[in-house]
Amino acid sequence: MDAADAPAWIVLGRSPHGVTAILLDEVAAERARVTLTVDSLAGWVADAESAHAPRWVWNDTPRWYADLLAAGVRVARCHDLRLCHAILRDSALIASAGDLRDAVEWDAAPHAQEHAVPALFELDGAASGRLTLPEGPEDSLAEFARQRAAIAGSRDPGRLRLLTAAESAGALVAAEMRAAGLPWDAAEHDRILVATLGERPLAGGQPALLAAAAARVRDALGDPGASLDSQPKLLRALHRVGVLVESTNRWELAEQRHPVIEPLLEYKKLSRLLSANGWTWLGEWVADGRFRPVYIPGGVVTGRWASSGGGALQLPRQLREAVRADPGWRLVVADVAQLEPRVLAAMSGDTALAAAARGRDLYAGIVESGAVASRQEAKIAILGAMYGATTGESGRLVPRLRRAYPRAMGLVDEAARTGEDGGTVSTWLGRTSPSPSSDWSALQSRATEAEASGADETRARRRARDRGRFTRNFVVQGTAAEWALAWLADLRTRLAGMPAVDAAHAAPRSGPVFADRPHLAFFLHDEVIVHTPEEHAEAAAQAVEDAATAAGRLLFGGFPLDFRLDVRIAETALKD
DNA sequence: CATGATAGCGCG
DNA sequence: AAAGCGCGCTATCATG
Repeated sequence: MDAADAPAWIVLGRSPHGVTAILLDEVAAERARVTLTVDSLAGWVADAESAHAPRWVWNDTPRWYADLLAAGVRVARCHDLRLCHAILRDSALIASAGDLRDAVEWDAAPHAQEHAVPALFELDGAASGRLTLPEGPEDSLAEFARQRAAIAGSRDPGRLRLLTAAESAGALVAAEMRAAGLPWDAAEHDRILVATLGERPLAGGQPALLAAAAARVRDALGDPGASLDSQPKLLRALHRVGVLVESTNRWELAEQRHPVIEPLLEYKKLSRLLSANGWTWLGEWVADGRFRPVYIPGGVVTGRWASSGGGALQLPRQLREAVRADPGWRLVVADVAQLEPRVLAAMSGDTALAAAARGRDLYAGIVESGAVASRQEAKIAILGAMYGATTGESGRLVPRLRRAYPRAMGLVDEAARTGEDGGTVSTWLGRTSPSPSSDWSALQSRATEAEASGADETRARRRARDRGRFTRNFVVQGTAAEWALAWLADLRTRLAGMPAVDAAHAAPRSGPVFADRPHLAFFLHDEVIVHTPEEHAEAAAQAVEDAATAAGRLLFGGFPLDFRLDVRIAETALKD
């Protein structure tokens, strides 16, 4: 290929004898085809990447990229057909998504191929179509053409190009973070467990401190055989000693005054640590000094990531000290302050809320504006506004925010109304909420019929409000997820451009691509952890800041708002 | 014995 | 002290 023919896009697909690569120019016209063996793929991709830096088009990022990364090959950009299909199929910015909706074979669930059942048990074609993603080069080429046409013909191609690029970049980040892993100090984890629970029991028993808490609970219950792990039995035991709670959840128990409460809360806390993140978890999920969870980009309806296995997005703060940089390396731990209200200010163009947020803690700014009296009130009011609280202190405070920030509150109130009426809402870049279920719609129309009972109407009204709270939150949570994707994507590029360290200072457990340079190691909605050689830690921290600024500009242009970060360079991820 | 629903709790 | 959104995971218990 000479320079004039440099491919802008390369579509990869499985063919009978290996892999076919289809080279497309800037307007996606086909220029060439190359047939590769599976063994030669990684080398060919590496050469094409360094020569042309094309955008790689493939059906499913983990399916292709995990092997490339293992072979030491990284790519800069891709277009993930599965993820982009899901966005474009539903986006309200696209007037005629008919052919995308018809291409139901692209609706396959994430990583469905891993769970695919043998053909023997498949009942019909429709069932199998939902289980496996198309793999052939022609399939991907055709889907890519549908998606490009849908974007080009949409009401806002610019936003959808941004969104599909950001979603695809997120898919690359997710695969890369799994490959690199989160540095995890198993010995420190064990120390935390021993200090909290007692020594690990050899066979079957409970660790000493957990057993001691259980004994104190049984003593306070006056029942040596009381079962503490069965909710119904525990509830009955509590009733027998006069603790008249309706559930055994922590908040309700904490309201009670009885000698059993303190040890019971302690028991629950320890028991949770043991079952969720105890030695079993450690043995199953941490290997060679790394925790390697499966991230699922786009796994939440709002566009947030989900995870599968290991509970990657629920790591208890208690265990943060076990997240520890390799020797000679550091962690850059960064989280965004009040991401969602800042995003709300920007997307609604609410300059008053943006002014309250600029250069400081957003809640402090709201207090200064006089809308509420304390930081705590500001926080409760803002969360209530974004989640749709109607009762309690939160519900009481929201009207004050409506007066102070009518544009921001108007945006979420309008999203709630649309949802209650059965409509759909969209994020800033055009990800659109699902339509109501047929059950929901049937319930609403039944309630308007002449013979509807009062109970029908009450139930319909309640379900309508439930949906209103969902759509109210969708626009904010979803746009915050878009900001976070832009942040991640920009940061990833900045880190990739930083100089490598020599082999003596490398961290080989991070795998061939990441052993010698700063890399993303963890992401959780509004927080990132970068694992970096010590000599690049300051630069990596600056990159995290610069990427946040760039993400704000990319989404909201010159709107006068900053996205403030709390950034620390440390050996562990421990907070405060 | 396997599967699904529920309670509870971890994270943002 | 707790309610308003989004999740995943474990343990228990009812049902097939």
